[in-house]
Amino acid sequence: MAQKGLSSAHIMEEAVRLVEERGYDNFSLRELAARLDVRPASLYNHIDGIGEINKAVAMKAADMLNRTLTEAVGEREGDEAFLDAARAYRSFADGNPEIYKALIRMPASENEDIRRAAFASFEPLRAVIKSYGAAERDMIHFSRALRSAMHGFVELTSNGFMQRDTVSREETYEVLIHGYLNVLKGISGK
Amino acid sequence: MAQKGLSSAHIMEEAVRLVEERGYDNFSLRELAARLDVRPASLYNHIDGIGEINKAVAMKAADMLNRTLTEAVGEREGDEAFLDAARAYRSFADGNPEIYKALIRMPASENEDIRRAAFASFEPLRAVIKSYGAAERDMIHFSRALRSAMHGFVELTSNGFMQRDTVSREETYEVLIHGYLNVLKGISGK
DNA sequence: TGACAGGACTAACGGTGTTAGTATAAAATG
DNA sequence: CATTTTATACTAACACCGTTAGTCCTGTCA
Repeated sequence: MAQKGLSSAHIMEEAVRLVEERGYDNFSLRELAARLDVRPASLYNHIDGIGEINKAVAMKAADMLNRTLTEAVGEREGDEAFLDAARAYRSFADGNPEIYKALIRMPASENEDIRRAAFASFEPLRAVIKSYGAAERDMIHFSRALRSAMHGFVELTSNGFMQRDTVSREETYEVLIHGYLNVLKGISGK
Repeated sequence: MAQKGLSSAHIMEEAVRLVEERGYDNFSLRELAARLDVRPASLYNHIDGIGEINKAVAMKAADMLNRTLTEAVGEREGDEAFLDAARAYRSFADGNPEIYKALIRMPASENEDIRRAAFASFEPLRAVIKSYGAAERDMIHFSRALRSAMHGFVELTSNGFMQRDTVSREETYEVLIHGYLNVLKGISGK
């Protein structure tokens, strides 16, 4: 029994599925191995350890986010492109909460690949922002602030915060992104 | 050996210290027990399990955040109170990252105590916002958006994101909170 | 055909939270 | 004061976790 067609790519693929299914915090190498019909130790012939899997899932998340934003923007520019991309960001994070978590939790601090991928994942939205023509410094501040707000909103709501008031969270998100759109128009001289 | 003066409160106290010291993700009951000079199993005479500890740490975090914001605001109202509170929020999260993490990670979804405590922790800043006199609905949206942005900024930066551009993150945070202040003035008719 | 290398295996280590059962000291009751 | 009860510590064990060392089989290549 010395061949099962196992490969690093195949492992990562199944890992992504397992993370989303069982949750980022409940993911285990043992369960992953079981799914691949293999003993846990056998995984180590193809990967270095669980850290490599976490990184791969995070990279996959960045790629998925990038595609989501790209598709939301399409060939467009302007307000509707901006708003749709912002909605798509939230929709992606809400629809794939565990994969999204994998991206956020992965400490980019010590990992240039992740840093680059995370930066790149936001690029489609950044392009829309750029097209408004604000000064670069303002654009960077704005883009960081927007990303903060969107991520913060997504994480707080998904963790059950912001539900004490009866006011709809969907409405808050709309107000939030329209607010940012106004600011964007402001810093680019309308 | 049937008495060591152990108590639930004492356990939680040491747990808070241990979480901040070793990190939220590296915290373990066994190490906590060792610190208290007790066998792990003995903890179960005073607590239900690690979940109760996580909750207690989160509650403590909410309380600390509340005190921090209260102190930052003081008896004041207006722009400086707003800005200082927003700065204090970030400073608290940056200075106590693991305790802060405990608050955010604790799923408020299934825990009314946490939901209330988290809501209350933000109250000092909410009071400052209220004093600007905007309509309640607008105020709620604004307060949620601000909280999202502050939390998102803190978490993203602490995880090593937003460091691809050379633009200072401190400056971004200042731009961010001044931006929100402008919006706040806008919705309250200056 | 024989050697080699890759990829699977078993067994084990030290870590985690948790439970069951036991002993003992303190507190409560007669 | 003596006895019973209760509280709190203990040991031992279970089931999980990631990971490593050592082994064996099998497909490939000289």
